Amino acid sequence: MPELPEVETIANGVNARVRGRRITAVWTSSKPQTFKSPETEIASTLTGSRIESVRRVGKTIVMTIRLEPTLRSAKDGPPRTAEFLIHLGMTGRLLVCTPEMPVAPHTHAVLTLDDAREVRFVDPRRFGRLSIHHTDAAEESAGTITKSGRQQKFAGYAGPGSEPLAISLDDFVALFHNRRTPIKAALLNQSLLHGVGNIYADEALFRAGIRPTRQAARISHEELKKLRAALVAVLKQAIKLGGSSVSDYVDADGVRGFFQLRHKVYQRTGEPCRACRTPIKRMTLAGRGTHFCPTCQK
DNA sequence: ACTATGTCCTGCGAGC
DNA sequence: TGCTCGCAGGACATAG
Repeated sequence: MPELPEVETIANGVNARVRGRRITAVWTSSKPQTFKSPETEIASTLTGSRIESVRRVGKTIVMTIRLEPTLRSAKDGPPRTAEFLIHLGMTGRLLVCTPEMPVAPHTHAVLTLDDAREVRFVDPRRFGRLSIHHTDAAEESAGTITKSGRQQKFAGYAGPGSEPLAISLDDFVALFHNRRTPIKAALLNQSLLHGVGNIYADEALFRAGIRPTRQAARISHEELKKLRAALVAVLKQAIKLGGSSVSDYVDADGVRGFFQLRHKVYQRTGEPCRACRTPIKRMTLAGRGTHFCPTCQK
């Protein structure tokens, strides 16, 4: 399932391949749940626009596009850009293809580029979502929340959470203050941290030596320090290896990642712990399969 | 304000 | 061998 490292890999790959290209045509399937914005809006906004950049925010791929001049409204200042948001859900793929490549089943959107290549969104399980985010001043300022007296800013689509690769230790520790939920559930909560999913939550907790069931508020400062370091390390290493291909994840060129070979607990139920040989245990926590070493994780 | 649980969706693998 | 059935999970809705 695409989490931060997988989404980062895909966004970087797509960016390198299509940045600067113009979108000449847009096709969408008619699977309504895939489209958070109306299909007609997505098609009309993207058609004729130029791709400025593709990047990752949390688990979302953000394609910034410069709008076709004819679509700009003359009166209240031209909206220069918009953002095409692609959330891959469980099984979503974003592929840069040449036109002769066969169109995969469950293809829900195809953006044709001015050099005839295509950006295709494929998603068998349809947990993915496509939408247009209009970047106007009103929405920029709307992303303000008050939390324990402090104000925090965030982009309208990004939500209130922090990027795990950018957050300071103090802010990281503060996320779990007074939180009675299990630490793993807190790690998965996107309004606390962006981009951590089931694989990297399990892997980071193993590397930090912390049981996934421990109540977040009861984890010591020292352990949280270890957890942050473990999370950063595991995410960075996974990005370096092109992500984890556990179900059907592939990058923008359809190439699999390699981090699954480095998993220490995820989907290793019954196999010996790489540190102490104790069989890895599996349980359900927060509705998710959860893997841990009963010896190494306290 | 938090927290927990159900729902969506299809492919795949376990089990008979 | 061929079939059925349960499981996989990110985000959101809803309930407590």
